[in-house]
Order: sequence, then C-alpha cells, then structure tokens
Amino acid sequence: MPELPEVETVRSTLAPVLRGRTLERVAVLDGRLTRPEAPEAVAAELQGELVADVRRRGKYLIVVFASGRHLLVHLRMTGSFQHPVAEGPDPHRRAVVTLDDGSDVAYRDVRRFGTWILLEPGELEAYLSDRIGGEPLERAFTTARFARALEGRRAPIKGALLDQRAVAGVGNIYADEALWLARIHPERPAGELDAEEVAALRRAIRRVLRLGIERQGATLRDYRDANGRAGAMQHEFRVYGRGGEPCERCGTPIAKTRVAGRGTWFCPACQAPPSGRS
DNA sequence: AGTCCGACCCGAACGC
DNA sequence: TGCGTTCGGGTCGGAC
Repeated sequence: MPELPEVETVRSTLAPVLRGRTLERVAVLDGRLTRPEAPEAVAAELQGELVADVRRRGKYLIVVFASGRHLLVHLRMTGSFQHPVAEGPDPHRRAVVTLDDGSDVAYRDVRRFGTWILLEPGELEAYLSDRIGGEPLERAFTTARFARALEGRRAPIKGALLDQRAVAGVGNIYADEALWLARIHPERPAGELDAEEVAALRRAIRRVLRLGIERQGATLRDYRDANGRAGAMQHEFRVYGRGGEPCERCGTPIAKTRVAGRGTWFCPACQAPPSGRS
C-alpha cells in the first residue's frame, strides 16, 4: 500500500526516467484514471509536455512540466509505474507514455483507485493545501505545528494520522508502527496527547518514514518501484500484521482491533489505553 | 467544524 | 472442485 516511503521510492526511480524527456505519445486506457476529465482529452493535453522534475507531497507524485503545468498522480492502493515495460499483455495496464528517447513508461493499477489530475500553472498549491497538511520530513514540521493540528480533536489519534490534514503521507501501516514506537494507544483522543507525547509521536513518525525510505518501501503484495523492484520495509514491522506475536519491548502478545474503520495492531501493555477505559 | 460512513474496485482468503 | 462471501485500503462526498 503506497504510503509516503513507497511514493518517495517511486519518485526517486521515476525521476531519472522522466526528467528532461518530452512526452511524445500518451495513451490513457482506463476512463476512470482521469475522471471527471475525458481520458483522450487529458492524453492529448499531456502530449508534447517537457518534464522538468518529479516531486512528491504526502502520497501525491507530482510530474512538473516546463510549461508550469503539473500532473498529480495518486497511486491509492495498487497503482505503479513500470520502466522498462514488461513484455506481454497486462490486463491491469491503465496508461502508456512514450518518451522522446523511444522508451515507454507504463502505469498499471489492479484496483483502479489511482488518479491522474492535470493542473494548470498556479493551481498546485491550492489543490494540495486543501487536502494535506505538513510534510513530516521537512524542518517546518515542528512539534508545535503538529500539536496545533491535533489540538481540540476528539477523534482517535490513529484516525487523525490517517486523515492527511495533520500530517501528510502516513497511512495505515506507518501509523501503527509510529504509535507503537511512541508508546501511544491508537484510540487515545488526538487532542488529549500531552506535549511530550506529541513530540514523541513526531519523532516516531519521522523515524519510521525515514526507515521506510531507506528500505525502499514495504512490499506486502503489489508494491514495486518504477524499476520493478520490491522494498524490504516489511521485515522491519514491529506491530503491523503481527497479531498474537510477542511485543519486542515487553513480550505481551500484539493485539489486533479496528480503529477509524481500519485494521489496527498495537501492544496492549506498552501502549496505555485512554484513561477511563479498559 | 469535526466526525462518521458508504462508495469506489477487485484479488485473495476463507467458508461451505 | 467450485461456488459464494468477506475483507481491505486511501480519499471523497454526503450525512449527521
């Protein structure tokens, strides 16, 4: 499931392929990808664009064109890029881009949740700031800023992490890992964390995301970088998917529950539950 | 305004 | 073996 480290790994493998190249031909094979825009219309607009850079904000990939336009790609659950393109038919191929060096880049997405949105010059900042909060690995993501984003919120801290407003790029897996590292129970009301806990959570988020990037992301099933390589972060999970196994800190079996509608793993001993509850 | 929940998809895992 | 059912995951939009 691409979260920040996976998207960053895709970015770092896709950027050298695209940077400085012109999109000679674009075929969008799935109408859902560009909804509500017509796939042929977006494909036609992309043709001829020169790629200046490939960036990332939260879980969004941003193809920056020299024209000032941006192609915003969200991989959602199963989106991926492929370069070089695998031989043979692929029922999950949703778009193919031919570059001016003659090579093709394919976009595939089994579950078809992913989206491509073409933004005109000047539209990017507003689009992103309406949807996502601070970039957790940047200096500007301070404890004070994080605390302000959580202030007054009664939703469980895990839910606050999953909605991208407080901090961008954390999904189900890294949320569980960060909360375990910070010793915070996933159901604690977000606004009730004290300053020390917010600081610990910020550090934990940054630590698990950095490790995820170092390991080139986590491959549970589908995830691959743009060159087709799997990540290794799945070997570093302390709680995610490990129900019943002993906690590495205290030996208590890892518990599984459901928080904010998502499967949630935590240590019931070293992540203390909200006060007044058992 | 904040929070919750269903919709969007489809392959895998499971139950019978 | 084969069928049907359930699950999961990020984000959006509508309901509360």
